[in-house]
Amino acid sequence: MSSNDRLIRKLQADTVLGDYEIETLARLPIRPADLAGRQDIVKEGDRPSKCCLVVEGVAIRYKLTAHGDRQILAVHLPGDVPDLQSLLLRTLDHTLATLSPCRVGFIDHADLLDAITRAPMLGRALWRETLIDAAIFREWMTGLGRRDAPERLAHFFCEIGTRLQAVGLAADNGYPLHITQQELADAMGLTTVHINRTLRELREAGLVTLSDGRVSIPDWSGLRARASFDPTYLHLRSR
Amino acid sequence: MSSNDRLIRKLQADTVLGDYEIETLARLPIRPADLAGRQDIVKEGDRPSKCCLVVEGVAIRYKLTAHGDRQILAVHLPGDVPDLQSLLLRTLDHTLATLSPCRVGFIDHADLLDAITRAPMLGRALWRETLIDAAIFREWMTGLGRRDAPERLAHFFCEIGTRLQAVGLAADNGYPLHITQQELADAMGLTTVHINRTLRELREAGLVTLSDGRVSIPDWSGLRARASFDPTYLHLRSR
DNA sequence: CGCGCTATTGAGAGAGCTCAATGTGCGTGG
DNA sequence: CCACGCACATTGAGCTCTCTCAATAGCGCG
Repeated sequence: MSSNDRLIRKLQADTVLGDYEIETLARLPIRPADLAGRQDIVKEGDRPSKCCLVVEGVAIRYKLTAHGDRQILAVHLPGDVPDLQSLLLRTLDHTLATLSPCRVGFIDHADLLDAITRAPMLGRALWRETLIDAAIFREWMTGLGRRDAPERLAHFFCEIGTRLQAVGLAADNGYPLHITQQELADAMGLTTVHINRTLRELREAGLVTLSDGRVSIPDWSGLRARASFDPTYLHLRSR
Repeated sequence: MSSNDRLIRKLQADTVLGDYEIETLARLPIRPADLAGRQDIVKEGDRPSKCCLVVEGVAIRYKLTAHGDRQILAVHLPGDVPDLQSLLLRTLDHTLATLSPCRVGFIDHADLLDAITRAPMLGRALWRETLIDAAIFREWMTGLGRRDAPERLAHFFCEIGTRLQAVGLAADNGYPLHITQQELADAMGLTTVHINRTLRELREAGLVTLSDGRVSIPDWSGLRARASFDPTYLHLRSR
């Protein structure tokens, strides 16, 4: 699938696009690049002049505290534009990095601004993407503040599965996800050791298994129940 | 200060506005209303047809978990439009409520959409507001996941002070904030009891005092240091 | 074949939680 | 004007979830 098609497909998971907007997107210049895993793309403090579309693979955004602890803020799947906000916010307040090896596409701010000037409804669709991004932050905040480790982790696996399904990249019984327990810990606000034990707990309960870069979900409804997962916050078009 | 002026002033704290955008904002129909404290304005699941501008007072947004715990997601000060996202996201994924008694201004989605159609740069300024909103969420996530209670609380007091200063509502030595320890606990992802003890710790260290609805900061630089506070994420125009 | 990264497990420690009692200020009804 | 109820703040004591420290094991790669 081309970079442009990946973006079109993702936007269509969230919003109804008109022919003109689709056409504009199809013509948008996107420069492809292949990146290794665990590698920073743009760093906190940078002032990028382009956005980065995830075409294949998984990207993350994170912050470091003054004490050197890391908090992973978001996980980005194919079709996402993790740093879309850099279009209007000059300096980056966090770092964007690859998790797995990624194929990405760079889109110049100038081209994107030009596109949304010519197709204002496309601008709204992109604005909407950033609003969904924020909705996901809110859900994560709720988890970080008020959910215990098993629920938080179960919720995470539900969310990623649901988002992958929305772009056609998840099977019914699981999905690929090359994430280490250290990274899971940094995303959940926990430690590796505790992630390990919590993962075991969920596995022994027959809800999820993470191994060899694959999340297996033998019991979706059990997992959803364990997480009290309600996908409304993802603001997907169907479901 | 009128509702429109309050909004203009806030947007100018974040973005340079042109005369035409200011003019458009000044003409925007805003219906004022006075609301009591601790009262929901719009609830999770609602599909509002208007946005709510905070003119005076403090508003919050929160979510409830399946177990009935509350997480406060954001604190909104005069000039903020806490539910601006409802312009593009049909159903609300959280609740908006007053904290203190508030004067608010309701702006119909139709009027706002009309304004940003006529003044696309105003649309970008509003988009930018929602992006800053998201940047604050990211900072809070970092705190919830990776900062201990004293640092998290100190960071909160720094943020609110800085944001109030940006709209000219804070003195050098503190600011008014009618928030209970229960609400602070729900914002910090902690319990009331622990907030109480942490507040005492910060008070005894001579950094902040919260009493009678007022935050007193005898030692700003000490507080900032305790919190490792860096205001970059607020994306304010000056500073 | 040895280093480095990741996963796993045990044991002890601690930050933050729960439960519960007490204090304090304020508004309301008698 | 006083008594009472109620919301909020404060403090103690014990508990638990999660952390820290540390050791072991598996695996890929130079």
